[in-house]
Amino acid sequence: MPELPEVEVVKRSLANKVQNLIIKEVRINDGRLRYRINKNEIRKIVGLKLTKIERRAKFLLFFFSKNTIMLVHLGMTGKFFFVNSKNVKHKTSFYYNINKNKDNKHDRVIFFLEKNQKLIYNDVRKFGFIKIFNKKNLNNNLHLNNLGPEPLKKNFNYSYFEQYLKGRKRAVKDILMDQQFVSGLGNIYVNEILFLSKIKPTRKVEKLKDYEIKKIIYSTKKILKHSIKSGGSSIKDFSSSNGKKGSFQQYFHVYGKKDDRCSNANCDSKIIKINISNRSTFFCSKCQK
DNA sequence: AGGCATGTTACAGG
DNA sequence: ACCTGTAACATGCC
Repeated sequence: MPELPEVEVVKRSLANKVQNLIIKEVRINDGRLRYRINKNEIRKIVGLKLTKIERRAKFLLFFFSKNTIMLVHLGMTGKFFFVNSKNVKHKTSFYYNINKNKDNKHDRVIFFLEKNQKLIYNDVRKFGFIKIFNKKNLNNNLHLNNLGPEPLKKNFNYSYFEQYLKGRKRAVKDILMDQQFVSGLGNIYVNEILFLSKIKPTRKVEKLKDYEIKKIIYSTKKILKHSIKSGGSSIKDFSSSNGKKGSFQQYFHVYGKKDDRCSNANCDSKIIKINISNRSTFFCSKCQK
């Protein structure tokens, strides 16, 4: 999925396009997403005004009038297209876009807006979901309830980190991927964060030194900010796109770099790939201890 | 043909 | 009740 930076970029690019527009109609081409979309449920937003879009972790929250909220998770391959009145399509994220013709095939839900504009939810693998809630029910929500702090906020800090690790023996990579510990990180960014922190992903959290914890926090914030500035990462997409394209993938040091030489000067080691909790894990065994 | 892919959650076992 | 690991979901690329 899009991780935090990509979801943030999607949010920002959508915000100025669809803000304050009224939903005219919703068409479901294929509602069999992670959760089957209930037609009556989603039609609740027809006639409502979209007032605001927010991001929490990797979730997008669309706020409508009448205290109605649409919660969207992009899963692994979810993306939005905005189609303007001249029928020009703008991508808002960049995953698994093989070519423009094939893209249409995976348009799962279409939101018709004012002035002949459209917002399209496209999702190849259908791991994403769309749910409608009333604001009242949102503070007791399965998806949002147990999320850890936002990594870019001040409450993701040394004392929180150090406190959370007490009595836990999991690998540091596993902990950073855990949305209950810190929310919004995924496999790509955690690999990159640990490389920048010079910490081996298999290290048990109970053995992390104080300065290493601080280094992880610093690296996390630095990498996420840099990626958001770069428009996020675009991988597996080498075709041109109408919208802006993220470029942070050019700054990857380890993710997907198996057998490449370590990018640190004076290091002649190769990047190794292993598995941690069933996810591909890349690191330099010389630079990361 | 088989392995792999930016994720979450339900479930089983300790 | 908490912690941890595994399987499952769907589709396409290499």
